[in-house]
Amino acid sequence: MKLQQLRYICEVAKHELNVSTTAQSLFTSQPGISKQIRLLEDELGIQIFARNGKHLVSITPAGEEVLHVANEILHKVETIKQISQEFANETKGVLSIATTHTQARYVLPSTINEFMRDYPDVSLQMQQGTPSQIAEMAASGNVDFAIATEGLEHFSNLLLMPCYQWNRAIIVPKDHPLTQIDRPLSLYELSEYSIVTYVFGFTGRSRLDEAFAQEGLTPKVVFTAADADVIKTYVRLGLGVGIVADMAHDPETDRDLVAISAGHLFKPSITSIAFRRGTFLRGYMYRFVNLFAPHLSQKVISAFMESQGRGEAKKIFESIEIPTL
Amino acid sequence: MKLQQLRYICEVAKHELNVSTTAQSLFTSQPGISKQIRLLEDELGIQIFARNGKHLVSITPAGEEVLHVANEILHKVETIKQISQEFANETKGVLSIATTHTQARYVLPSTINEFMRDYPDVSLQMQQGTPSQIAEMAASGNVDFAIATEGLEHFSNLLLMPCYQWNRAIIVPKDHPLTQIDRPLSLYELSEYSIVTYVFGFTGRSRLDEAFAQEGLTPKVVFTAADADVIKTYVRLGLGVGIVADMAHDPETDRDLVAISAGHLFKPSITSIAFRRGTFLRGYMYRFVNLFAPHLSQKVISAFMESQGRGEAKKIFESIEIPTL
DNA sequence: GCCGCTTACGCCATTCGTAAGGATC
DNA sequence: GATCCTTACGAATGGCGTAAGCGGC
Repeated sequence: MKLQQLRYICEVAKHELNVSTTAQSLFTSQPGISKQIRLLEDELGIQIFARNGKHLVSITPAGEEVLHVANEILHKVETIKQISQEFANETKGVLSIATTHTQARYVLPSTINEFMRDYPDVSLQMQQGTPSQIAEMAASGNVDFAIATEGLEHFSNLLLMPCYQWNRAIIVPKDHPLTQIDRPLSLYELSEYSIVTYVFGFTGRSRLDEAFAQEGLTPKVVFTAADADVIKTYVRLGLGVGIVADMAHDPETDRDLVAISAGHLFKPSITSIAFRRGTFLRGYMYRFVNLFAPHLSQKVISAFMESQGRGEAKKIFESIEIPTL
Repeated sequence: MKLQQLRYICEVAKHELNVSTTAQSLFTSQPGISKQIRLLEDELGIQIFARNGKHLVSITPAGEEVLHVANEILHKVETIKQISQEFANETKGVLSIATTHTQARYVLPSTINEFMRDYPDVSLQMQQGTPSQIAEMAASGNVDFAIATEGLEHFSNLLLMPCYQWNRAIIVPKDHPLTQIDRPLSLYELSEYSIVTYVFGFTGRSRLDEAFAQEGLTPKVVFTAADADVIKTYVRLGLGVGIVADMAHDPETDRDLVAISAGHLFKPSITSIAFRRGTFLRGYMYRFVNLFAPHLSQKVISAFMESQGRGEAKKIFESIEIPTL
């Protein structure tokens, strides 16, 4: 058994059992992969892939199990490389994170700025996507961290740590009637207006729907977008009242808009950071998380990893207050 | 990085950093190992072993971490082989267990007899040793299971499942004065006699010491042995009163001896079966455990493995009654 | 007829064993 | 001086790429 053979079967499984495209993506020849897979199957005495004639058509039950363990092995091989890099030069390396627009645009800049000052030799790679794309990237090991408010809970091989909680703000143009009201708004009043907010699955959108539903109200959502910049643009056009994460209102650049606190109307949302179970975290990765969420010290993170995110894990976070941004 | 390179560094670490003896044990040449280790170190950019001149003198901190992960990888490679064998032929394979004399001689025969009838193509290999040797063998993956009453708790990478509980019996020759007493014995009465029993660390010996200590008594232990057969031999010689596991009294072969129940004097001991964390158990392995401890069904064992032996694990066994032999 | 896997064959890289060299205890 | 690791070199193995073959869709 060779590591390459394991790599080949895993890659073929990832490429929908198409050996040719797998060969291209690995920059090698198709017969080479075919042969190695055969050799592995012969050595193990089982079929990993079921064949119809000369086509691979499915993964056998035995193959499923072997592939699962093979993926773990390859993951651990990466871990060894990470460990080596850490000891070879603890200030040099790559940090890749996947996140949503909201985090990338409004929350992460200060963290990343400070991080890059501390670690000039770490190359930072940021990917953007939908929460489920982000989660997928972290779960498959394509990125080190996923940061988002929704959609990370459903991946069983992700470890999830709460970072901060935040409330919503209502965004309107300066001359909007809502700016005249001096008391806290009610959901009913809000439901009278056309609303511009996030699309479903983004930046705590579900919390918003929950709140209206609980009051028996149906908000007039006339326009949705995946990010607050787009939402604000349409608020400026007078399309409706914007409801966004409060950190998305920038007093500097948004002077023509007024933000009205909506913390009393909607439950706060919690933004979390996630990483793949069993991953070796480099020193600067701990530092990055710590910069982003000061309560997540290396000690807390290590304790959390030890607990495997099970039972005791929840206790760790119960005893720590999650800061509000 | 190659699997062999990982194998080499792990084996060298196991052989006290002596590359020559490692080469002999692996039936290969010493320069080959040396070179592969160098190549791996060069590829990773770190030293795994610290050298003094040309001698390997210690494992570097980086090496410690790499070795740990490398061992996990090799373990998973074995897992893949096990899985393959299971699917290739579920009735054929090897089952290796390590246990103490008491289990091997008095408890396991019936289990093994039945097992070998069910699985004639499984080669059964039994090792005997002290509890700590047994635990070590299971922890390092040299055997599939360790079965013992003591000494298995201290290995963090062993998963431990209780199998049955048992009491002690007092063994005396037929004409011994104790056979005349018609009521339950007291510890005080027992402490008047010379005692022959297990050496420390064997077959629940600690329970025995505890009981005497709690009453403020000091038993006159004149002779200790690692197994009941030796103990009974010396009881026959009149050296003293034997205290052994009650299953060690065989009415057939021990007709010249009388067993007096001592369940009221000492707390029962629990015999457990242990296996290495993360090991793939073959179908017949589940069956073996089940034959040995009927309450440990495949379902229960799987649930226990899932829980990783943490928190929830204890709940599993709290809800199951452990049978008394 | 095109796509996709397999077989065949030749080249190159890697590994392994033997033998010699040098350092340490 | 004995032990032990390193370097050097030659033989054998094995992986990889190109080209041809063949079975599905």
